[in-house]
Amino acid sequence: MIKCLKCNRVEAILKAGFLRGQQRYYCKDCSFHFTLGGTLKPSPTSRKSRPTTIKDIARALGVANSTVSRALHDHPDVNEDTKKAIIQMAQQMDYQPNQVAYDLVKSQSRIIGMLVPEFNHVFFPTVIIGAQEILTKAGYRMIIMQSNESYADEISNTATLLASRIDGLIVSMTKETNHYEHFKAFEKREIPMVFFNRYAEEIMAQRIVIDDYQGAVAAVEHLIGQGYRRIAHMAGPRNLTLSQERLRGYIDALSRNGLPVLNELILHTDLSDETAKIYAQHFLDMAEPPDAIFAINDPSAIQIILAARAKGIRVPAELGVVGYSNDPRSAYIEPGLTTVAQPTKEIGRLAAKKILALLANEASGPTDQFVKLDTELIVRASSLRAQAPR
Amino acid sequence: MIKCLKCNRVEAILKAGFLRGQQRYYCKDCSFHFTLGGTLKPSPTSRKSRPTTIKDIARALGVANSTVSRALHDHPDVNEDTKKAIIQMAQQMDYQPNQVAYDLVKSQSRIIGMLVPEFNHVFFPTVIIGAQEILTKAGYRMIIMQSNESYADEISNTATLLASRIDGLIVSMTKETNHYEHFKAFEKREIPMVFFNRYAEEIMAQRIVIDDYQGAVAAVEHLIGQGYRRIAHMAGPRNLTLSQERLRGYIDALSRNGLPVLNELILHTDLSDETAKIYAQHFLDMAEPPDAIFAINDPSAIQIILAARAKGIRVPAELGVVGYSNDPRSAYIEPGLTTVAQPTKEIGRLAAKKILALLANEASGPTDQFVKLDTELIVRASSLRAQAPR
DNA sequence: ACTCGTACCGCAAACGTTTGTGATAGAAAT
DNA sequence: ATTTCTATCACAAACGTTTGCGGTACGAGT
Repeated sequence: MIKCLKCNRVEAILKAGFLRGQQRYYCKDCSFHFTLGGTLKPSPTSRKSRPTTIKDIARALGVANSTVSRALHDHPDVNEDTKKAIIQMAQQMDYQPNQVAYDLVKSQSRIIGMLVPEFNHVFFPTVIIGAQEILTKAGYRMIIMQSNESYADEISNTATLLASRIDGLIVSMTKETNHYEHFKAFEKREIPMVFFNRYAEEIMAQRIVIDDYQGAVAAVEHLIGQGYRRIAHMAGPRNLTLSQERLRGYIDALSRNGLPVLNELILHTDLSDETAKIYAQHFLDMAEPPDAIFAINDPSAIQIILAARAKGIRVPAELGVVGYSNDPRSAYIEPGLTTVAQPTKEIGRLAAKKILALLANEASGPTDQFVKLDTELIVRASSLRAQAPR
Repeated sequence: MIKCLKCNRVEAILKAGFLRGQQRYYCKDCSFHFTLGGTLKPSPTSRKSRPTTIKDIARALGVANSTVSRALHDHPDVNEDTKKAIIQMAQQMDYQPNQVAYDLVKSQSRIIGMLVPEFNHVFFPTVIIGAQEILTKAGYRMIIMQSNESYADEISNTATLLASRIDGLIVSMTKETNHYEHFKAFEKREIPMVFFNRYAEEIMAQRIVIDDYQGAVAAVEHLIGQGYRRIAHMAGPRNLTLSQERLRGYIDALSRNGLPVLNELILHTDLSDETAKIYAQHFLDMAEPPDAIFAINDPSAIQIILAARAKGIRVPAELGVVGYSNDPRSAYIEPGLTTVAQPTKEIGRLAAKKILALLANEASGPTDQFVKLDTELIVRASSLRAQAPR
């Protein structure tokens, strides 16, 4: 509630820049400029110790800024003695280079943006670790943002990253994302992008994906090998490529082995635990229930196991369960969950390396390469009917 | 291997700045400046579309930079019509403000640094989520770095953050960290710091900690209430305050209930799974083994349960186990692990709020406040001897 | 006709770097 | 003695903003 000092109204008060650190206001009604707090600050006593700059060093030694800059970069055009003096003075004055100024003149940031849907599970943090491992070694910093699986958040985050003048972007899209204009802005600026796991066909960019098809085939064929015949699939959201690929692997594995593909045994979840639980119960309540379920991810698979346990259905004897993504919980639940492990950290490393490569030689052939990483089936008790007591 | 174009030697070649984008070299032997690649680049054809600036808009409309800047900030000193024209032109030219330039003139960054020991477990990512929730809402970005529990990495990371001119720092120290000079640099620059979980007494900063003492007391008294009498403690590294506090809680809970504190029942781990496993076996192999173990964290507690299972020792009938930190696995292991839950996300939120508060009013009393957050004991099967079959 | 207030806009400095080019001196070469 | 070279440094522009202040033009008041 700011009142105009002239007309005492509060309606039409606008901020109008700063005057010596004081917020300046402007009343639209009476057209009056003013600042709050009466007198201006008389240069505050708590003089925040300004970090020393190159100019300070130059002034202290009576040389030019350029000489200092060159000396600190070990440029040959400066005398060894003055170089020594400058470096010593820099240490003495506790000089820290201002990255912001450097970035401005270089019109770069040495920052790589990383945009992921969420932080809650293990997958994305692990990818981040892998990327950070490579990028920090190469002298890059990272700004990590999460879109909370929200399209709107993704838009605002990309805007922030664009304003931050990031040098590259590593991104996994929201499950809501259907339009890609916000990514085209990076394309236009020729900012290298690497998509992982979830990607847009429309965007020219590097793509790193897990071979979801192969992983799904391996999972389902494992179930078939264990003697399961009526295998259901708790699939993921339709718009995600990974869902489509895993579904395709499920279908192909079935038909390749002479088993029918039944629509009633395929349900698409939104990846939430609640829906997974409801769908699990639906499967188990069917007149002719499945004898195995291949789930889109481990959290869903865990919900299935819990639902089965609640109903007194024995896993794996009466119901085989296979998950996806090797959640750390999957090793500790009873029974241990068979799952498809993804080379998570490797994704991050690879994405970082690709970004660095793109940054190094800008004119490197087609920029929309496609890399598929193999998965590994980790077999635990939840799918081992062969050895389990009937 | 760069050869001097004059004397053909390779020994004394130094880099000497750039000439029109070409790396320029300098031979110390023959004192010769040269560039590689013969002719200079004739202004590359792949003209990278430079992002449009305020100047571009100004030139396009024949107004001054300042007018554009003011118009985009809705400053009252610019006519509504020109304001409209400028905003429209900005959209048309796809203008994105350059955050780097803004930061330079404001001598700020609107970046909060976050430095955590690791990313692997759930704790730190969850804290980050909480902090990000608050900070992004306030228009701040975050640079997140991990020190990998390495003191050397912590040093280099703080240097990077300092050069990045972060406005504030949220940090949890390495378990190796014993010297704090690298944090004093922030103190000197008056960059607000918030330590969480692990902190340094020597540094003037806000501190947010879990009330580890209270959590430990609750855990151990719960065990005593369940009839356990010979309660061991798998403690953490000695230099961490949280280890000391939990140990203190363990000791006080014992003596307050008239139970002896036995040194042989206290072992300090380094928080690794391997050590936890070894120590767990040591406890169980004792001539007079403990009937309960209070572990410094859930991963260690899980190792204890696994070791007991391997030895055929029944939990909780023969051995009670309580962990700390409510790892997601703890709910899924058999038996469910009793644990002390920490308000993880709340730590992040609180840290972010404190940073913002410090940023808002710089002269806010003592800057080394201390906040303790309460824990919550989550009781699961691993400690319920009362109801369990003997 | 004169002053005065004001709406509007431009000028220019500043933030802290980097870097091409110009300037100076002394030394070496002619 | 004159030229040429070169080691060493300073000058100044540039990166893209923000912002205090000076200026113009126009309307209102005297």
